[in-house]
Amino acid sequence: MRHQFVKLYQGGLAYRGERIVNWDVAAQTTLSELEIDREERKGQMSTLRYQLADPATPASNGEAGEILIATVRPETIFADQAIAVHPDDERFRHLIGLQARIPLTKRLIPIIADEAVEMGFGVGALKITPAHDPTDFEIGERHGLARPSVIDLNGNLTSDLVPEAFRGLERFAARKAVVKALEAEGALVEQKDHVTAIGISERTKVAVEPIVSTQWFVNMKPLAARVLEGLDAGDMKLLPERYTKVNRDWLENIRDWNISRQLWWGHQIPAWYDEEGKVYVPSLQNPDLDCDQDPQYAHLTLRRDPDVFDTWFSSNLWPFSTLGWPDLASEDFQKFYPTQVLVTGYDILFFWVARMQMAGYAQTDRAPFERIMLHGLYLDEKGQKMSKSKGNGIDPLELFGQYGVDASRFAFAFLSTGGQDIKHDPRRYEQGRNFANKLWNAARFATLNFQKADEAGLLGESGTDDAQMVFKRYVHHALYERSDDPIRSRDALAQVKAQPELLTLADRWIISRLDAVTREVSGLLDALDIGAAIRALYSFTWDEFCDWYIEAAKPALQEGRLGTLVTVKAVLEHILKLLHPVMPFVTSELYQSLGHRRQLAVHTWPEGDDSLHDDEATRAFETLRAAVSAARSLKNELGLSPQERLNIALDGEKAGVVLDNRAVVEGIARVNLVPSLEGRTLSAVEAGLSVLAPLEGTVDIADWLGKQKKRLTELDKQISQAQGKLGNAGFVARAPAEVIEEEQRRVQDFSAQKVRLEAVLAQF
RNA sequence: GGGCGGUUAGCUCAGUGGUAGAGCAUUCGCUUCACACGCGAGAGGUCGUAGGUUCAAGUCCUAUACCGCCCA
Repeated sequence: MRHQFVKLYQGGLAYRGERIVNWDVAAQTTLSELEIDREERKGQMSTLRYQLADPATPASNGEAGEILIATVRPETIFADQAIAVHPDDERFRHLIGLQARIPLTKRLIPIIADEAVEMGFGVGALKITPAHDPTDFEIGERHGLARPSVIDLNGNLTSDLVPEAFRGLERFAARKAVVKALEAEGALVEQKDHVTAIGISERTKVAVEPIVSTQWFVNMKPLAARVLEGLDAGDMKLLPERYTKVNRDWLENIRDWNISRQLWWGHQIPAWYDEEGKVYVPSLQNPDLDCDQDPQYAHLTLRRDPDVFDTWFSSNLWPFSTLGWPDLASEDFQKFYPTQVLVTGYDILFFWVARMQMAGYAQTDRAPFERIMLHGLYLDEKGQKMSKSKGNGIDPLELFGQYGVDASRFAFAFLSTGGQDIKHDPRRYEQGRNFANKLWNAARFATLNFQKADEAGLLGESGTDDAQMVFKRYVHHALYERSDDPIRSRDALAQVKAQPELLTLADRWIISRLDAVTREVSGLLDALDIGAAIRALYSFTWDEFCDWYIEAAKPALQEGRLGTLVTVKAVLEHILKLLHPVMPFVTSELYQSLGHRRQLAVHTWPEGDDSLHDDEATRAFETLRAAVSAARSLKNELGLSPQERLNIALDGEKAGVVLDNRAVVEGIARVNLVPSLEGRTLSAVEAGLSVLAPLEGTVDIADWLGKQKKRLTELDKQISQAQGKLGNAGFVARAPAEVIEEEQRRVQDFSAQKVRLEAVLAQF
């Protein structure tokens, strides 16, 4: 911080000067623009009558010999230095350069013209009080006006300019007293309600008082310009991209930064003053040497500035002060700077991010980071910002206690999308908790099956010539804690995939899906889309791995099939690795329970492997899923309980695939596949497949027929829609070939379904 | 005044120009040998409104209404 300040000061970018600053009368300190909230408050706008020096002057916005001005702060009239009008305002043109008298004290002030005056505001003319308003301060600077103050640091009226009756009055009490006096004198023309945006101290909630004071500032324009160049050059990318404009706009309209604070805590400013008030700051060569210890100043009596730095003046050093700066040759700095990604909420884009950008270039001549990911704010259940004063905060520790840390992390991640704010929703934590539980139970299922296989002697190590020994060891490893894996799960997958005779269709399917999901998740994380990544993992783990794969694997596991044991272990371990960043605790625990001692966090991240791809298995398994769903649906229709077995028959061109894997379908859906059925049948019609069931049990035929007719209408609609597209010359000419083929496929598929459905309905 | 985001199922929200999705809630069935924090089968949206672009729009463009945020 010292180095930063010295470098800025010696480079002419930090300076001490008299400026208008925001004063917090409660905290007794200055505030930066960012520490102030704007609030709309009801107040009064007063129109005041100022007498012109020459009573014969023609009328402008009032009677002859007077000018009316509008103000929301009548108590500051004693510090007035001018009346300002817009140079183009016809009403006042003849008054520019003349003089008017402040009411009550009758002091003369000039009438000036300045573009900053809004012609439409109030009565067109404003009193200019440079010491008590930032805009007035600027106008005063342009016109060389003095800036006497009439309000002290406690917010009370003070100064010889103020009539004795008002001296010492608190600013808001003074306002009332002055208005009363103005009214008595006939200087108050009118007072009407007016809503003004006023500055409120974020911390003390007190109205900020603009005062003129000598403070330390940083000249921001050159620093901001360097960042803008960097943004142009693409040194830093913001995510979401729309914040780039916000970032730029702020930098382009930046004002000098008041960095000195009158607080007891904080880093004291390394500046000293001699008895004449001259400033001494350490040299660039030896920034750590206090000036009052510096032999070259031994002849002087130096006093250190009691003020401290604004807290962000240290925070902005974070990207490099953590890496060895100011030693730019340090190992950490060389290796890690610029950092790859900064993750933070968009609400501190100006406070922190922009200042790190400026400090980065100023101190290291480089951008501090490559990517800036701005996430949304976590809001309460009603969508309001959490704040101490509102008392609507949510204690994360309570949530952790209630749902678990992993469940909470899951909730944050699942809800995060593109920098959108997040509304608190306990249901998302329940979802996370349930998911952790699901994962736990899936792992338990796996371990139980490994144990069963071991007990059945399937994992025995006798016969070292066994070509499958490596797979046996791989599964066996899950049952005992060892320091290293005999084989990594990614290698196990690749090797077992190379021996298709070991695998079932379900195994090949889940391995192929795992590969696709691994790539998808890696890509999403690279793009910093954590929400999409966790959503993909959630649905893969629950809907595909647990609901379909584990169920489909049960028959093979009953048989003690080695390839399936390997697949279960390897896929589960992969899932644990992919989930680990979001749910570190449960995944670590489960990973260790599978025989690993090494921390999951230090494992390599799973990568895609083309050899795991299996489109044929994917398509075939989709057919099995359709068959199972259709069979279950029929059982529901027939009012059968899940454990009652139903005889079903198949129809359609994909029936063969189902028959090849009949154990899976019969096991999951609890049905018996029979070659054909006697008598009338119900059917569930799917793409390429119909599942037929005998008409028995408690089925409501009318209800079923109604549904099927609706389905038939739906099929007709789909067919005619697709045919309509194919009959459209524009579509055929311009749509991509895949899309056209897809429509053709749909026509065929729906037509085939229609034929099969009609055949079944013909029985009734 | 300027800028940004949002508006999709009852609720909270995803959605990449090509057949609208999730969790919860809801209806029906199930203690099926990992899990009732569970399993299965359902029901439920003309994607704020009005135009436009396109073979094709929840998605792109314009306007507009409402909600919210930032800056002045």
